Amino acid sequence: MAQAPPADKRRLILDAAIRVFARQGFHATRVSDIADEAGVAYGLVYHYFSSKDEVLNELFIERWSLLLAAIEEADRTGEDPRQKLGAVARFIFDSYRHDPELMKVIIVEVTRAANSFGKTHLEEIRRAYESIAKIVADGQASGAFRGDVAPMFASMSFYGAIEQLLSGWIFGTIPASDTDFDEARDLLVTTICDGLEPRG
Amino acid sequence: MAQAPPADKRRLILDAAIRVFARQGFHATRVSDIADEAGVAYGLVYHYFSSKDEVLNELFIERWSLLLAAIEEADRTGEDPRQKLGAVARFIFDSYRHDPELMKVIIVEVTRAANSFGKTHLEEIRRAYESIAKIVADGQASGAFRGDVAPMFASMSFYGAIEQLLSGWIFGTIPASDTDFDEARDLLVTTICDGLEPRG
DNA sequence: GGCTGCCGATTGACTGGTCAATCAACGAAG
DNA sequence: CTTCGTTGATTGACCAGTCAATCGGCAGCC
Repeated sequence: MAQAPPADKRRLILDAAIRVFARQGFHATRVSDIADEAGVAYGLVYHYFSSKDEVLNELFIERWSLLLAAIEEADRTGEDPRQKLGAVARFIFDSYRHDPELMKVIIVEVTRAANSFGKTHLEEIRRAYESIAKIVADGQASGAFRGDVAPMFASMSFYGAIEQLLSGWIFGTIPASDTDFDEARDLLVTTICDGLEPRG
Repeated sequence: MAQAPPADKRRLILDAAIRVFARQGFHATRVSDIADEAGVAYGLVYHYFSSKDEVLNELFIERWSLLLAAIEEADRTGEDPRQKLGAVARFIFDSYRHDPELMKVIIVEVTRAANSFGKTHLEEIRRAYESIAKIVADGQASGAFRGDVAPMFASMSFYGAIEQLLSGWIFGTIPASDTDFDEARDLLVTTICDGLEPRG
């Protein structure tokens, strides 16, 4: 019944899709590639998903909702804006460390593909920018950040910088090591927050 | 007819391609769309270009070499790192202002599409990052910038922030106005350079 | 236990449509 | 008559999505 985990094929297909999308990119993967990778018949993919697009949709929504939640959480529990932004960055970097293939797919095929796939999700993506902007705005209101930077600009610069670093690792532009990892995150947050401090 | 300027069909096709790629994205445009937009027969595209890919290649290389030159130029003529980075940012922002469609194509289809098309040009793209990193490294050597940030990190964060802002305008995440434009560039450079200053 | 009928899960051959690339032909200029 | 820019119909490959057929578990019944 619903209890016994009957080797959840649906999940199997999603996980296979992550691997194949990460390896070949969404456009270059055939539905049969996903099925093969999952060790499942071609048609079964269509039993669980209405289209190839929907597979990617599902992967994105699943992950992005976690990010949105993490930002809200950081905003709620952080003590100052610097700490809040640090928590946001940590979540994103950790997501990459935990499942680089999934993050690669999300970034390359959705977040940075605003022309094709990202278009469908522009709203959710913008929501993340806006939540980060809110953290910045609150920081300005409390005097922790200078007031002459539009929060949305700061937010997008912040997120853009993070994503660019991740892309650097993903595509080998930057060599990756675990030390670099935490250190990079720290430097990024420090540098940007310093830049956002009131002019002295 | 109108032979005076030899009605350069090749250029005509390239310019048409910019418009169509910007409107529909590379994958969604058929070669016939380019031909139609250029008011030219389908086959002529293949007279001037060996493939659809090559059209995009040409557009990218044409523009990216200008960027590389502009960075070198900024490095050579700028007085301090802040001014140099400002000149780099100005060139990129001005490129967008001057031909938003071309920049949209370059960013969306090449620069941020490292999985598909960008792969071919990873080397040229990296070269830009490295030139910017050199500016940062020199700034550190002269004491203008703090020394504990890897130049490549700073470079990619800087470029990533710029590209994210441009993407925001391109896709309407951020409302665009000409004032915002120069101001945004200025704030971005200021904020990041402040963040890169030696800790005081 | 053994039998039957049902239903959702699973299979993969097949179809319909799309599109990049080819190529034979045309006509204007020299 | 040759050259070459130009034309657009045709070809050939590819692939998403369909669907008819099969499998397997289980409920009810004897």
